[in-house]
Amino acid sequence: MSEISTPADRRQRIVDAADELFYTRGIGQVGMDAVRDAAGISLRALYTEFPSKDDLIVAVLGKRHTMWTNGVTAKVDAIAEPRQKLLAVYDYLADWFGDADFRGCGFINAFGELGAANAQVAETVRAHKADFQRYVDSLVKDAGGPASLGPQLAILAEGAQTTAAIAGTTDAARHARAAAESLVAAAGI
Amino acid sequence: MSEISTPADRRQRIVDAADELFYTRGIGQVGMDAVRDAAGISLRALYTEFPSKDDLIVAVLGKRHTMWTNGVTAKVDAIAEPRQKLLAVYDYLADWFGDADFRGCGFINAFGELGAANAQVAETVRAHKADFQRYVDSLVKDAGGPASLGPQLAILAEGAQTTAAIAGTTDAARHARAAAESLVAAAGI
DNA sequence: CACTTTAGAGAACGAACGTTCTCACTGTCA
DNA sequence: TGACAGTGAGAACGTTCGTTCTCTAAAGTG
Repeated sequence: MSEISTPADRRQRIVDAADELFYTRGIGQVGMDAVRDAAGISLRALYTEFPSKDDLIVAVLGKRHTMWTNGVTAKVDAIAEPRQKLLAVYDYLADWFGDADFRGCGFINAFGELGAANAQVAETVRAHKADFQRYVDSLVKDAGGPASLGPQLAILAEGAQTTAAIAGTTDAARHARAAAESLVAAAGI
Repeated sequence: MSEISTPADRRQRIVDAADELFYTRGIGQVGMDAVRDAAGISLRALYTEFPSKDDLIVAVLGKRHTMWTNGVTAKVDAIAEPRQKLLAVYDYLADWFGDADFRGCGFINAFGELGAANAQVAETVRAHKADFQRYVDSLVKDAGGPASLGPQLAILAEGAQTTAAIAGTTDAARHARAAAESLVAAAGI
């Protein structure tokens, strides 16, 4: 019954703490000291797990990718009808936008802040968005929709995220869903 | 025929130089020294025009707002038919995405980087997006479309900007335009 | 010509930050 | 027990950055 955490636990705790700080304040506004304090570890342990802040940033984006993927997938999987699965994506967004600390897409934020200065961040963000695009494309295909529909639905999701973040309201999820319904209907599925 | 610039010229030169640096590198990655060098002035003159970096940031966003507004308006005004005016917005985006140094919407980038830390930046970004939304709403109204169409078209424009920036291609403008055509058609205008 | 004002060039300052180092302490194993 | 590896706490280091200050020379003014 030791209270000493395993290395994996510790790593996770660091990533969780850094994620919250990076997301709510912006990456550049968070020093490694703040991450240390929030994770409740020593600076030495922090640098043992992540040799540089860049490594930590990439790990945080990796966690965000997993959470996003799991969240969207869960919402979509709960629906049976292929056409409704497409719209479930926007229901996930609506839930998310309602979070008290919602501040937009962490990937878009990271890209805007560091994309030009940090190639690894830029590539991680690109990979995340490409993955989501492939996922939407697969849902469209399953629903029997045309390939052109996938990018349109993904653009709606992206736009909803930035709009909701900046406006500070959840309306964008509703509007994006309504638009998606029109596009799906227009595609004849 | 003095070569000495007027105060207004100097101010503009500073804003132009800072805008390019902020946009291409990210605001936090640009020091006041770099702005001084790029503008070809003294640090004293820089701080005389803008007492703090925050003031300069807000001025840069103001310039971006003017350029965006002028660019969109010019593209829309060149079209006569109200329904086609709605789609001209995406043609403007297509032109812009083709710029060699395109790196997404400067407002979205600034919001992601500084929105949580700098209330003035957050408010400036919000005002810019709200202004664009009102503009789109007015175009929709002129075209006889339903009020619900405005937010949908704006979300497409937002999504196209982030998608184009991250993917590094101009495809998003085409996809957003196609989606907009569907939505306009579905609205019966 | 003196005297004041202004402005350029850049050194300097103080804070913040990423990263490393020191030191004391704890547990381990011979 | 005693040498030793590992770790926490945080001081320290080197750099960057926003901002201010100094010094100097030029320009305006009586």
